Parts: sequence; structure tokens; C-alpha cells
Amino acid sequence: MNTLAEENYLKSIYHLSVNAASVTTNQLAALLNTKASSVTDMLKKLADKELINYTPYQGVTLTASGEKVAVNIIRKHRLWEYFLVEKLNFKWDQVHEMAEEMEHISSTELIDRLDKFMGYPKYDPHGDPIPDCNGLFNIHNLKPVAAIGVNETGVICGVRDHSKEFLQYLEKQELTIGKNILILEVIEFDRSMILEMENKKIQISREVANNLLISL
Amino acid sequence: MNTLAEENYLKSIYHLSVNAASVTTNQLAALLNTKASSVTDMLKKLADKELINYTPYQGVTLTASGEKVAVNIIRKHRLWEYFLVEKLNFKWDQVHEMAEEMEHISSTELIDRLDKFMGYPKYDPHGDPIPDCNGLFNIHNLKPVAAIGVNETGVICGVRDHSKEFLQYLEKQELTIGKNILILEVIEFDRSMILEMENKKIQISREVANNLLISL
DNA sequence: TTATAAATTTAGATAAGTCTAAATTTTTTA
DNA sequence: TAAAAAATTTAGACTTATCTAAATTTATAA
Repeated sequence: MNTLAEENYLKSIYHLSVNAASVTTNQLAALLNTKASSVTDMLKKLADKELINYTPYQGVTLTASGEKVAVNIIRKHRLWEYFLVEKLNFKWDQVHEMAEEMEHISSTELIDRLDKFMGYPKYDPHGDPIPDCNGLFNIHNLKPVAAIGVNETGVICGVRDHSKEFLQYLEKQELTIGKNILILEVIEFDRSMILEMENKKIQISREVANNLLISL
Repeated sequence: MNTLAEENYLKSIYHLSVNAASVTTNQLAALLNTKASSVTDMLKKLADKELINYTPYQGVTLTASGEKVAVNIIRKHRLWEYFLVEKLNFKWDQVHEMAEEMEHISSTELIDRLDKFMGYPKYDPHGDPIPDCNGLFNIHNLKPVAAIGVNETGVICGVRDHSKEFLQYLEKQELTIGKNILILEVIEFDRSMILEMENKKIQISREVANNLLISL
């Protein structure tokens, strides 16, 4: 149907579209670790297949059919991540690369049965929503910890940065999905924050606070 | 490490090596659904990587390192087939194509954990032995039903033909892995065989008898 | 608003894996 | 054992996805 490279482009366009109306060539080149000229070539190909809307120099958006393909890849990625953590006992910082390969396994029947086998999970190990077999998913309204004030509380529900380093840091601090936190203090000097979590005080930098997502 | 095409060639060479000392270009072309000239090109590449022993016009054998790669792919293929049947409830005739994709997922850690998750199975859904994490597996000594005589018994332990059509036929006749059979009669005219299985009489053609494997 | 910088596209090249057609080697057979 | 047939390899071309370098377009700034 679509090649591996095409799938990766569509997925990347989808992810970059979250923050902007249209996605630029350079953004894609940076995310896909390739050159702008290679991106241009692929964009023409995807436009020919009517998976994206592409006007030279003006960036791209996904068409309805392109978005469907992208969401399906993301569904597969997140379900496999869930499988790796819940069934094979991997840690949340270990599963991304494996899921990057597994998301390209083509069978829809397989992924639907995997979904059923695991009890139709709604969120992956990083708190990201898992699209159902129709491509529908909850967009829950998360805020970075940095966006709330002293004496406010929240539940950790996701991360903005998905890097191994950040996930390992959070794991070590036990700042994991589902934990309740209370903001005790914001240090004026560097805007780092002191939280209470399970009766412990934890100080996190502004950088961390910006990348840790909570629901109120 | 190795490309998808390289992995498929090594796997094919391994499978064809079971029946002969060396594997020919045309055998590979037929099995891989490609042309002899394409095979020659790839054989040169694999020889450069010291995964096969190749002398022009003389066919190929796997080197120790090529065999290790091939066995590892087969391990992954069979473990995923087992997973699909035992965990996701697919039928034994449905899993081959999916496992053809899944066998290329690279992580060794993943496959070893999958193996553990399933309790270290020794045989896949078609009765083929699953190599362990060191590449070792039981070669049990199976015979085609056609090779035994009247009044002899055996346990169905494998198939020679792995085609969907043959597997579906066996399923319908309930001639599945683990069943006990007794040879009641061999029809002289076409050498078809009449078996007793779970108090039922079943007649199978010579063709079927040649492709159904039992242990005595 | 024109010059400069940045972003993007085009042109031409490369590597992997495949193909067809022609050439070569091996095997078979008369 | 020489001619014919079969198997295999070589030569040259194509596609996909990539690259560098040059050209073009858009954005920015004096």
C-alpha cells in the first residue's frame, strides 16, 4: 500500500500538525533526519497519491485520507508500546524504537485482535491516547506543570518530551503516570518548582515542569 | 545490520539447504519469486559479507555466521506464529504472512521476552521446532504418513506443505497437531490411505499422506 | 522597497534491489 | 564427445529514496 518511507513522512506530518496549521519542509527534514531536498521529493510523491495538500514553498497539510493513514500508524505504535510495557514488562523509556518498527506491520486484523487481547486500552505507557479501530481517540486537556500555580493540584497524565533521558529522570523521581502532585512553591530565581507527591517534596526545574503534563 | 532482502535470501537458502548440500540460483529465484539474474546479484553481496559460500555456477551454502542469522529469523518467525495462534486466536492457516513481516523486527531483547511470556514453546503451530535463544532446537524424526504401513500408528506432529489450502483441508478433517492415527488400509488403485482417527474413518489421498508428518 | 538572508526547489548523482536481453558455462543427450 | 538444452552470469537499464550543489522563491531588514 504505502512504503515505509511514506508512512514515516505521514506520521511526522501528523505530529508536526498538532502545533501549526501547516508543516514546513525544514521541519520535516529536521524531524526525519534528512535533507530538505529529499523532503521535497517525497512531498511530491505524497501529493500525487493525494495523501497531502502541497503547494510549493507553502508547506503541507494532510488530506483526510492521509490523516487516516497517519492515525492508523499511531494506533499501531501506541498499541505495541502498551503491549511491550504491560505484557513483556519493558520500561516506558525502552519501547519507542521497537514500536517504530512494529508500527509498520500491516495487518489490520492483527492490530484489532491485539487491541482486544489487551482490553482496549485508552492510553499508551506515556499517557498518549490510543486511537480506536475507527481512528477515534480522547484528546484530554493536559497542561504542563509549569502552567499551574502554588497550592494547585493535578494528576500526572502525560509528557511533552518523549526522550529516553527525560523518561528515565521521571522514573527515578517516581513522577510517573497517575501520580497526584501539589505545587508547594515556585522559586523566583530560576522559576523551578517544589512539588509534594506522596508526602515527599520534589524540586523540579522549569524545563522539567514544561515537559510534564497534568490534568487538573 | 542486514537488509530485509538479505534476510529473506538467507532464510530461503536455509530452508532449501534442508534437502540438499547446496542451493542453486534457480531454486532461490523460484522460492523468492524473482529472476535468476537478481539472485546472482544478491549472492555476490552476501558472499562479500561472508554470510554464504558462493562459487559462480556452483550454488551456495551458508557460512556459520549466515546460518546464525537465518536461524534467528526462523526463531522470530515461529515465535510470532505461536503468539498469533495462542494469544490472538488466529488459525494456523492465517499466520504465515503476518509472521513474514514480524520476523524482521530486530530487537533480540524483545524476542527473548516474548519467548518467556509464552513459556518457551518448543514447537510452532505447524509443528516446526522453535530455536531457543542460542539457536538450538529439536529436530524430531518425522515421517510422512505415506511412509508407514497398514496397522501402524502415529501422532500428527507436522506438515511438509505449509500452504493455506492444505492447512485448511487438514483443519476441516480435524487432522491437526497431536492427533493419533492408525492406518487401516491402503487402496491399491491410487495408493490413497484410510485412517482411523478418534474412532472415525478418514480417507486421504497419496498427496495428502506425503505431506502430513507423524512421529511413531 | 530594494538588498540580503533564509527557505525551498531543481538538477544531476548515487546505492539497493530489481528487471530484460545477451553472453557464458554447465549439463544432457544423441 | 560434440551439439543442443538448461542454468547461470553479465551488461545495461529502471525505481525508490537519498544526497550535494546550484537555482529560485519567500521573508526580513536596512
